[in-house]
Amino acid sequence: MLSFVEENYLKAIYHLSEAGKRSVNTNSLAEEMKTAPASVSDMIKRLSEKKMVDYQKYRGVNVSGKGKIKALHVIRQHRIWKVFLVEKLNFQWDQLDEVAEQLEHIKSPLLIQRLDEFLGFPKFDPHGDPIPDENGQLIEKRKDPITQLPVGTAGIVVGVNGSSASFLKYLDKVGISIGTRLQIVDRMEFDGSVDVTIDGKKTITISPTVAENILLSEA
Amino acid sequence: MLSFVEENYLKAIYHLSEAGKRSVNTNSLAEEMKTAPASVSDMIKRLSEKKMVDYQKYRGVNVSGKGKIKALHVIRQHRIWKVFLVEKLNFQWDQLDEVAEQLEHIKSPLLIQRLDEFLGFPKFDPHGDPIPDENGQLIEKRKDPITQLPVGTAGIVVGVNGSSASFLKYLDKVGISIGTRLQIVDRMEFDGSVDVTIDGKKTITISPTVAENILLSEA
DNA sequence: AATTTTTATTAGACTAATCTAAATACTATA
DNA sequence: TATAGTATTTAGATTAGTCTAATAAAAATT
Repeated sequence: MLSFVEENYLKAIYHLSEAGKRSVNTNSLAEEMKTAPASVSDMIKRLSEKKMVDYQKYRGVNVSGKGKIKALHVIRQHRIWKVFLVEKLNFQWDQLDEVAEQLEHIKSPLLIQRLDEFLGFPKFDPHGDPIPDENGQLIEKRKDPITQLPVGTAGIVVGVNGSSASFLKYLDKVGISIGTRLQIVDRMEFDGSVDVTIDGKKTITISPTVAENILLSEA
Repeated sequence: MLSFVEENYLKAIYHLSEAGKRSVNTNSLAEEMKTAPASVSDMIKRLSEKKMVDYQKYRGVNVSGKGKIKALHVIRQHRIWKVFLVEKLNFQWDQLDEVAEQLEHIKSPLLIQRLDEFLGFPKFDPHGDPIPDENGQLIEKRKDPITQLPVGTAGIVVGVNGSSASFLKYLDKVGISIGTRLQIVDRMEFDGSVDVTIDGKKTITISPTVAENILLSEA
């Protein structure tokens, strides 16, 4: 049985390694966990003894097979709770993570199974990130930033890059959220600004920075 | 900010003192917390420094004003989560406590406020225990065990004493739960067994022990 | 009232998770 | 390739929460 803290380290290692592809160095993990590099070394040693990570001194760390499953398990719970918070309790995007980071550590397979069922077995969380299944399988969905799609393309907003509170608030204000249908109607040559029609109703202009951070699925 | 463990001690002290009426001795608290008496002494000292309990060496301990509010806060969250688990996720009575004891410690006023609203501001949990309001106010409801009510009385099941898994399972099996309407139709002189009609449909005989542990409200 | 029994507290040690400061290994550059 | 610089690990200390064993206080019993 892992502690909350160990689960959080595992999740951070998994994320920073881009789903286990590369190995993570101590300093970036320390920054992510808001802790001292020395603490990271200590913790990695413990996780290594528990066979949750692959680790060689001075060589960085990565999740092991067991560790990856555990990490995906926590991520699954995190994302399912987010769906609940948004769909049932009307949480705003910027209020989600603080609470979901507590709820994700509740240990009860029955709870998460029933919650999943109650929510209709969602496949994506409110930020458009896919929800791993009970076995840790991830169904990746193609997602492209608006900047990389040609004029004329229509799609559903399935996610955003980054999650700064101010960005999420901006999206809320202009009426863009997960599930919103957008059509790219024009792109200015000079700066890359894009005109998009929101749900077929109003058309607004978004900056290239915003366009880069809104992900559309090819629907 | 109190830790999970501190919150659990506070809750236990509150319960054992019968809502702050008498003071609690170290051994019973140790038993309740499944820990050594020495650990209890240590913890009480800490809680006392934080002004959450009133404590004099060798004289027992009790919740302070601050501590009582904190305890009721945790109890409120516990009971609201139980309502959620039963009403939305179809949990059985005997699966409730393990999960609710984790969920009760989630720190988010917004979460519990929204959850309360989502559930329609319930006043009682699935065991019939009253839910304190945000200020820690408890609306106590008269509850009498079946053994203490005369033949002919009808009422709603609003609670049960004790919560052994086997007892709760028995109740489930015979079709008794919170909200069930019972009428006392007969009481055997020789052993105190009671015949009760369940929701006006079938009549069953229950043992005096069972009768003593089912609480009816005078509805 | 003195003594025994019970109950409660302290003393000292242990683990998990953290820290700062010091030491060590790796990397890059001259 | 020697050295300067950066990244990482170890050493040693700290805090929360726990334990066992020893001590002290209170309660009960003779």
